Amino acid sequence: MDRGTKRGAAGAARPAKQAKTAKTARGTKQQAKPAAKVQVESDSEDEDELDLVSVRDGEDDSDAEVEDAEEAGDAESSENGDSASAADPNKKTSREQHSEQRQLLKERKAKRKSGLQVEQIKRLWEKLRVRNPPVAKDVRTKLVDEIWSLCQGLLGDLVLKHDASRVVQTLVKYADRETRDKICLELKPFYYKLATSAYGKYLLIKLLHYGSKEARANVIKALHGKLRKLMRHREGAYVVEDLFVLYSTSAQRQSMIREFWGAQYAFFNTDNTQTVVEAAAESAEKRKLIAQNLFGTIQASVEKGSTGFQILHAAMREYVQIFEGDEVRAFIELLAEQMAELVHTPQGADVACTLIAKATAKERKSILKALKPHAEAMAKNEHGQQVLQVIFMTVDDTTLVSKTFVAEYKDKLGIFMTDKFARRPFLYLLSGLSTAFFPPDVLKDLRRYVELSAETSKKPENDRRVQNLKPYIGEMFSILTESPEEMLKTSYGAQFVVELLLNKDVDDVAELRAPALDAIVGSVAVPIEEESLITLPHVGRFFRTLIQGGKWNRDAGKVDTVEDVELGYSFAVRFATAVFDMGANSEALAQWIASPDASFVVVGLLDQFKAAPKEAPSKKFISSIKKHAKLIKKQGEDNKGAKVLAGAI
DNA sequence: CAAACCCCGGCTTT
DNA sequence: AAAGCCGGGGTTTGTA
Repeated sequence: MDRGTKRGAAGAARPAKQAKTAKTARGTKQQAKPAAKVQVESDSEDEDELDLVSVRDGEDDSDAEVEDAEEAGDAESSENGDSASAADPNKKTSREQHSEQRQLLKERKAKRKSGLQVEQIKRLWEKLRVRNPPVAKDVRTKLVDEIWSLCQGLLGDLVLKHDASRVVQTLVKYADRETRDKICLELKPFYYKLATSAYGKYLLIKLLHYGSKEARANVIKALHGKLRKLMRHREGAYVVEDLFVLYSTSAQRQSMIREFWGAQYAFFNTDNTQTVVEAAAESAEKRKLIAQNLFGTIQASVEKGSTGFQILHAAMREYVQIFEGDEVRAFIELLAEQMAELVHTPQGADVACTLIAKATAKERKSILKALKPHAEAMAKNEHGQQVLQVIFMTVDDTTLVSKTFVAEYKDKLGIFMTDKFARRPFLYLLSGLSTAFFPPDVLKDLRRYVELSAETSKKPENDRRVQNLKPYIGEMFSILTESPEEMLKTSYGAQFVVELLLNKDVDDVAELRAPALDAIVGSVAVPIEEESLITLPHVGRFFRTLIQGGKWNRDAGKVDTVEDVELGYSFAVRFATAVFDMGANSEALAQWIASPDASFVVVGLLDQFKAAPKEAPSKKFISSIKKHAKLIKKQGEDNKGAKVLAGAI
């Protein structure tokens, strides 16, 4: 879905075929998608565009130009005629001239290999390809059959030519399975040729797209052993990337990458479940060889401008598992400026994190500089987000980190705090590597990066975290105070606000807490007839936590109370005063008791007030809640909070 | 924190 | 090609 729309947009933005290819290579920075993919999905666009380009059937350019003039037809005839007659009035008329040329052309075409069939096939194809109005199904089938019967045996001659290749593309698209299989079979010897052909590559992609599993496996087999060469090929690289991203199984992908290790690993006589680390561990020579081969392929592609290719990210990921010494320095040098091209794919992000961890202070500086223009996209991206977190976790120069990112992020924090991905690095800044937000495997990765950084990161992790938090936390409080509803209405936001309020790392924000708490309380203290935010389950939970004075700890069987953050009892007073006027507003209290979501908030309040029975507010609240004993008792099974209340009063 | 729940993508089937 | 099933991952929920 997501990919689809992006691809569509990318396609629309690229008017001409060659432009498409080139532009993707150099990289729309955020989403480098191979051009070939665009082709498959936006067929009509593709074909229409192609009509604008020179339609060449011949072997050389001059031939093609004659055809162009010819096929352009009457539109240009007057001009041609004028110039001709001006030069020599005795010459034949334009019309005669043209018909003569047409005749010549026909003859020339007929002389070519299977020329007559090609002409016939193209005529049929013109009928098949029309979209408006769409060709009726039965007519289409008939045309496909006819074209196929003419093509049979000729495919190898057709597919490397510009327009004839498109005929076969259309054929593949509309043919039934059986015919497709036959086409694949006949083209099998040409797969490599297709992959390296400017026109043929689109057909190959179509075969991958519409072909059977076996057909795909065959393509992989045909290209096997030639991948390193293909990656350096202008057309071939796109085919390989598409094959890797869209049309191969994970086992096939693995074997494709193994090919980059070196020729001797390309074929199946070796153990193909072996990881790169295992292969490198066999001997120093083997490691060196694999490293050199991987680096060679990566370097060539990066210098060609294909840094965004996912297959390359996968290769890099293997390389960073085995590189050492000077290789590390050289690799960082190669990629520092292009780091932004890596951070949005899973493997690329892993490479980026590894490199940042291993980089020296100076190298980190150039990496951060390269990431700065993409700071926002990185933070919001599923994978990029982790790279930002690793920067927070490993870069000792926190002044540099802040200089790089604060200006970019300050205005975006409101969005980040509620964003599925962008919130994560900032949750880390607030509360460290809490298991509540970081699943075990993510934690494992993060710890791995920190270990890799041991050589170049000396500052205690917690110092780094707090220093990185400081420039943001004041703004976070301001945003919360200004628009508490915005923060609380999503569960992501509410979770974030809990961490923000419980944080005690930065002293300067102490005076920002009270106004924020007032704003939060105010956001649910609405007139009876209005729907309060409290009816959202996660908001009830949120207030329960604040009233308890901390998060519930299941293991300890109690609340992990956090002191000096104006939560717990003092928050209960603040809350009950604002919302119920300490219970004097009987109607509101009754409403909350009767709500399955809000009744737990009342439970929390009661717990706090019962724990401090001598205080005046407690007496007031407890007595008002007792007045609702009857209401509490009559709540149904679904109101579990009311059940607890019944046992507590 | 763990169990229940929900949503999505990939794969199989017709 | 469309529909339905399955598994994995992520989110919500429970109310100590």
